[in-house]
Formats: sequence, structure tokens, C-alpha cells
Amino acid sequence: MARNKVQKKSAYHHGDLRGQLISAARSLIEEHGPDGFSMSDACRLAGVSTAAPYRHFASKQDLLTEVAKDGLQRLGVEMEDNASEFTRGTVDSISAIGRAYVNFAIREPHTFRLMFSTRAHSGRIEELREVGRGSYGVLLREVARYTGEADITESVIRNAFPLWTQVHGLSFLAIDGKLDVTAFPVDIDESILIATERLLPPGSQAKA
Amino acid sequence: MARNKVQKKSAYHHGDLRGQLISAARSLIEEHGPDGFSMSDACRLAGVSTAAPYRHFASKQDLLTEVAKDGLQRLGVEMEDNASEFTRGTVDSISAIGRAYVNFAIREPHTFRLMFSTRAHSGRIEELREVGRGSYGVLLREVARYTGEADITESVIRNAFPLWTQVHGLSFLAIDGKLDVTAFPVDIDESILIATERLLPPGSQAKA
DNA sequence: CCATCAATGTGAACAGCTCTAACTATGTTA
DNA sequence: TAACATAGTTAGAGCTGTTCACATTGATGG
Repeated sequence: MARNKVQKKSAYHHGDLRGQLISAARSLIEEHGPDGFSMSDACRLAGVSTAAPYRHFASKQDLLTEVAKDGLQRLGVEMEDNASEFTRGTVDSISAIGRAYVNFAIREPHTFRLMFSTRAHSGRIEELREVGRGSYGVLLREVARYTGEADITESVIRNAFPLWTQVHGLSFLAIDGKLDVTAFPVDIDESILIATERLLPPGSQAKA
Repeated sequence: MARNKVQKKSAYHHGDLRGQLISAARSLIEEHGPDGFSMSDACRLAGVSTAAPYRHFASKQDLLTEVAKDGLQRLGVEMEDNASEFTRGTVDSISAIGRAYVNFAIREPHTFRLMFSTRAHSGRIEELREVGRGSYGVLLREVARYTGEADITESVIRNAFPLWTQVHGLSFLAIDGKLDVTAFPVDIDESILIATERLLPPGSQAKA
């Protein structure tokens, strides 16, 4: 009868149901996919009735949007962390960002898909875009360092976008099992490095 | 009472329920997204009871897999058609394939997503991969013409894969509304052309 | 210290979903 | 024409997300 979590004030009021539902959603989604995830499951996992979540989220979609936002934020942090392990503004630091991106997708494929499936978050897309822009900024700043520009100019964006496109595509192909459709499977890290070299304006520290 | 389709033999036996369900699914998916699509809706649209589809498809997923297979096949045809409008084995013909790819994604975003979301088709992935390989072959053969190789060698694949990755990523970014996250929106055709030039081994008709 | 109020839980119920079981109508073939 | 396979039906089980009225609690002001 008594709830066997950490000591509760009441066992009726839950403490942090909101946060607990988000993390329950996260793990359930990664286990069974976003379609295999049900509000009821999350409730069972959190030990509350199926009506409880609606004090914290307007709908199931609303909860999923929260999971997506959280994912975008964590992705940005990991990109920055990975880049910081190399000399800034180099092919190495830029492709490190790419590896962080693809690794995230492989580690949390369902969350990754959720982060970018705009349709699933109708009504809160702008909110999500804002978080996404924050993470994209990590790449933009790194490319600016590479080309030696102080601000995020149009040229920086034009140079960065193909890189994003490439790792984004690689991520989806990876999580959808398309890296070995031929007899010669793709090496992810090598693939990122080569593409970075080819897509970036030639010459280290070039002006574009 | 009488069904107001084309003349029926019986109005009980339906004629081509299987085909009609697939095309109903296609249009419903494109209208409301794959999650907004319900078996019941498809039945209403086809004018049969909700139990009828299960004579033709093992499950809802099974029907969706059929839609995905159909999509992959049509994509391949469109790639080939687009390429054939240019001198074969050139940057032009190769980027024409890329445009066909991205255009398909934009025209049928939900079907496109379905075609690649492996998880949704568990149990029939190999079947789907086979159709996908057929379409991928269009690109592989075109790259082989470009590099002047007679067969689909490892080098051909290594040259083609980054191109696939690029248009695949561009497709997803496009359908998820990410082409204008910055103040400088992306021009799709130009983006494909530039990426093709940079990712392909340098020099027309080079050997790799 | 108590009354009140907002916040956050509950249980019951609804409509809609996928899918199954048993039954029925039809087309084909011996 | 009898028998059989094919392809529909209705009824219903067991899910789901969501809402409703109600219950419990923590915090606040008298």
C-alpha cells in the first residue's frame, strides 16, 4: 500500500510527478518506440492514476514535446562538449560535433526522431525551434572560428548548413539500418571526417 | 443500400478491396500523417466494415508496410526518370536524382518518413530493404557512369553514399521545416548542386 | 490554531481504436 | 447442384487518451 519510493510527504501528493513522467516517457520511448509508448504505461511506471498527468500536461503530445525539447538541449551540450576536446575552429573540432550528433541519434533513436518530427508537436513548434537554434549555434560558431569570422554571417551559414545536412542524413540512415545495404558497410566516423573535409571551404582557416 | 461505386457484381464481394485500402491509406496518411491514420477511417473510406481488411492484411502495420514499399518503388522510378533528362554520368544527371529524391519527400512527406522508419515494419524489413536497394541502384549506376566504372565496385559505393546521405538529410530537414531556421533560407536545388560537386571525386569522368 | 483555497491526486466513464471469433453471403468448380 | 474457398458481416474484448466530478493535501491569512 505504502509507496516504496524515497520518503514521501503524503504518498498522495507525489512530489515531482511532472519530472517523473518526463523521465518515464523518455525510457519507455527508447524501449518501445514513440508509438509503443502509452500514457497509461507512464502512469503505471510512476504509480499514479491515468488522469493524473493531465494536471501537468495538456495532452500526450504535450508530454512528448517536453521530451523532445529536453533531447534538443542535451544534444547541444554534447556537441559543445565534444568540440571542446579539440583545437577550436578546426576540421577536427567540427567533425567532433558531427560525431556527437550521430552518436546521440544512435544512442537515443526514438527521442532523436521525436526531436525532429515537427508534425508531432503542432502548436509548440516555435518553442522547439528556439531550443533547436540554440544547439545549431554550436556548429555555427565552430564554423565561424574555422573561417575566421567574428559573427554568424551569411557565409558562415552557407558553409555550415551542408554539414548539418550531412550528419542529419547520416543519423537517419544509421538508425534506420541503412549503413550496410551494400556489401561495403559504412564507417561512421570516417564518413563524417571525409564529408567535413569536402564540404568545408578548402584550406584551413580560409575566408570562404 | 446499393453501393454507389462502379457497378459491382454483388456489392458484397468488393472487387479490389486490397488495392482500394492501400490507396485509401496513402491519401489518408498524406492528409493526416501516419499517426492520424486509422484502419477504421480507411474502412469508412472504402465502404466496408472494420473487420474486412484483416482478410487482406495481417495488421495495420502490414498495410503501412505495403504503402512504404509502393513509395520506395515510385521513388526509384522518379529518380531514373529525372536522370534520363540529362547527359548520363554527369554532375547534372546525378544532382537530378538528388532533386527527385528531395521532391518526393516534400510532395509526400508522411509516406517518405514511413518508407524509412524501419521500426514500423518489423518482420518485413528485409522485403523493404530489397525494394530500397532497387532504387538505390539508380544512383549507384549513375555514379559508376560518372567515374567510368563498368560495375558497382567498392569505390563507386564509397563515392555514392555521401550523396545519398546528403539528399536524405536535406529531405528530412525540408519536411521538418528546418530550411529557414536562420535568416538565410536554403535553396534546395542550389544546395544539391553544390553538395554534389563537392562530394563527388574531383574532375569530370575521374577514376576516383 | 483553524478555515479556506489552490494544487494535485482519484475513480468512473466515454468514445474510438485494433484485432478476433463466429457467422453469412458469394463465386467457382466437380 | 453440392461443396468449398473466398471475402464479406456483426458483436465484442481489451486497449487507448481524455474528461468529469470528487477527494486529499500544503500553504496562507485571520
